[in-house]
Amino acid sequence: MPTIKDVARKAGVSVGTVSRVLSKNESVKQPLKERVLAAMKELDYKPNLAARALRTNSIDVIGLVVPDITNPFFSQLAKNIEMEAAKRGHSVMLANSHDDAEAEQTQIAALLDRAVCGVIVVATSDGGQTHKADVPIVSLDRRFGPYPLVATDHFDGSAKIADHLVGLGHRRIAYIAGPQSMEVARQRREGFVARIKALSTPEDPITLTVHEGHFDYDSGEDIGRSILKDTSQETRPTAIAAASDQQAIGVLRCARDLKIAIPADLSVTGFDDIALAALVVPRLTTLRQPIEQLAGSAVARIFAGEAAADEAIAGEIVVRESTGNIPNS
Amino acid sequence: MPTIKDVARKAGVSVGTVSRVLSKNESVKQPLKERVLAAMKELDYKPNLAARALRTNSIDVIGLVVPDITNPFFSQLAKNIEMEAAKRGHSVMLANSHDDAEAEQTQIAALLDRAVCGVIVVATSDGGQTHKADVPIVSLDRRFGPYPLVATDHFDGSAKIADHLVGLGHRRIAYIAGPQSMEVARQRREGFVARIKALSTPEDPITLTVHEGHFDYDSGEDIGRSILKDTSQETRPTAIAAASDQQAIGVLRCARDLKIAIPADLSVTGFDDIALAALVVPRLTTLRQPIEQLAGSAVARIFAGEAAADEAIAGEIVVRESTGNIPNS
DNA sequence: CTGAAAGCGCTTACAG
DNA sequence: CTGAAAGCGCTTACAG
Repeated sequence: MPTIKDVARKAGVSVGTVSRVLSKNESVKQPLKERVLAAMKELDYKPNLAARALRTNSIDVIGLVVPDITNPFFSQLAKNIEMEAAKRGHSVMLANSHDDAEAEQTQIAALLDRAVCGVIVVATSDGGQTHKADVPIVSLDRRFGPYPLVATDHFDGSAKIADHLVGLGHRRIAYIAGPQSMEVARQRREGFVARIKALSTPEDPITLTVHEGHFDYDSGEDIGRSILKDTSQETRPTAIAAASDQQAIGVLRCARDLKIAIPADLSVTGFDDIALAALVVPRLTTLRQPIEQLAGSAVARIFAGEAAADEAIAGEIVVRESTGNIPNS
Repeated sequence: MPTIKDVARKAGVSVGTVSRVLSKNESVKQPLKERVLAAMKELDYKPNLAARALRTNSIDVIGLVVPDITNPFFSQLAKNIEMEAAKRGHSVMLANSHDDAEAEQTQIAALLDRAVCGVIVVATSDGGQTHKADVPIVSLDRRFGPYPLVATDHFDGSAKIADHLVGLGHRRIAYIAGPQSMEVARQRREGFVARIKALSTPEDPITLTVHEGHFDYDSGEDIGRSILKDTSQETRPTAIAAASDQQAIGVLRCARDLKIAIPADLSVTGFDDIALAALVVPRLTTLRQPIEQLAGSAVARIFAGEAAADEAIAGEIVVRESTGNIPNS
């Protein structure tokens, strides 16, 4: 492997000059610059990144720690972060915390040891220690320690779902919430409840029941079943809004078991817009999280280098087949 | 950040000695060693990895390039590779090739530039250039260039599926293959066809039709529809084996549309055992790829440091609800 | 077994 | 605008 010295010799300049054309910003005069560039090309020179890292104490690598890369939402995030990073010539180092706060600490520390230029963490849970790092750390999707959070505007997203359902004529609605120990679950619920309250009037009241569960399929199926065991069309909810697509898909399953037609007899909504949402039968109406923007903003913050305020990015409702007008009764 | 020098001073030894206890292998006498260890702990010393990398020209990082981390199979692989690497104190640098051979080249080169200690590549397609690297490169799942391949034994896996179906009494079987330009698709088809041929006898003949498609949902749905448009129970296949779970799930969809009961009227099998396979209704019988072993073997090869032969790891059939005895007729 | 010293390949004040 | 030189924090022959 040729070094900067070889290039300098071949171009007949000093290594300092070569280094300066490498970093572009310095003003090396045109003729010299060209000689250097030519020498680099001829030698097929590639800078030794480790040497550069030693000097500058930072490498063109962004650290990313997610609870589980196998979760489709996180892998989407990872993909977009990797693309954003690549655009700027950076790589990403990936770590899984396996939903374990301790492992999360270890992983972040390991990343920091490697002198990454910043780390993006999707926290295992709300909380998280402070790290003594002189590079930016940003929380994505789920708040981590004292670091600024980039996330979907869950409150607003849920409100959009509420608008959609009420607009369709639904007046008896059930909401399946996520675990209220999680900030995101609380925000989604609060956004939904608040909008329903605002829309409900004495002349045209809306009945809302809230059921807390986990974010997964089974939880949706179980809670859905308990909601739908009321077989009276007169009193049973005409719409179920779930705090996650997985829950909503669980509801779809149990509705099928119960021979309840969707959306004819019941409207169902999710939240996230995972890939499966568009594949399931019927296709799920949901709120799409703005993954590209989330990734873009998180990466931008790493490059901005300085802490900034939290950012809530609005999602978009995508209306598919699982919602429809209130059943005639 | 304290450096090795600070530790040396505090322990009253030379930096060489500190370095030697750091690398463990050298024989530093017990009393000295303890003083050094104590000094390191007291100072909360952490080695500067960039400096080490500069000297040794390699870092404790494995490069991984996948076509698309969003693909559940690849994300499973990534997760397991990351875990294996972590066990040995290594991190992984992740890159997506976006199914583009050129991007793949670029990504591998970038990883190599970063002096990773090896790279694992899940190729975009068969083919792939040779890289001039002095670290191990191994192909995983899909063959990349001249590098040794670690993959599921697709041939054997398909044969297991064939055994299962024939054992259930099926004698009219359709096979949906993947694109025959891909080695894995060919192996799966060949394994299936060969076993069926071996099992078919003049007294008890098996009819097999093969249909080539892509590996995705839509392809499965389309081909399934064309197979099942023959509505005669007498001549229509009683089982469809697909070369991927996605195809099989597509078949499930179209069977539902066509009001064909599974497994009462038709058995369906997939290949891969993606998470969705266990979620779909009815749950899919499929061949589970040995992801942990694949990841483990790939990582082990990086550490072994030397090229080795290809390795085919046997998968395991997982029987669920989508297969059953041949319909009585 | 331990120390002194060279050197990995860069970047960056400091001169000129 | 360019060069000479110091130094980033390690590792590793080389002596002793």
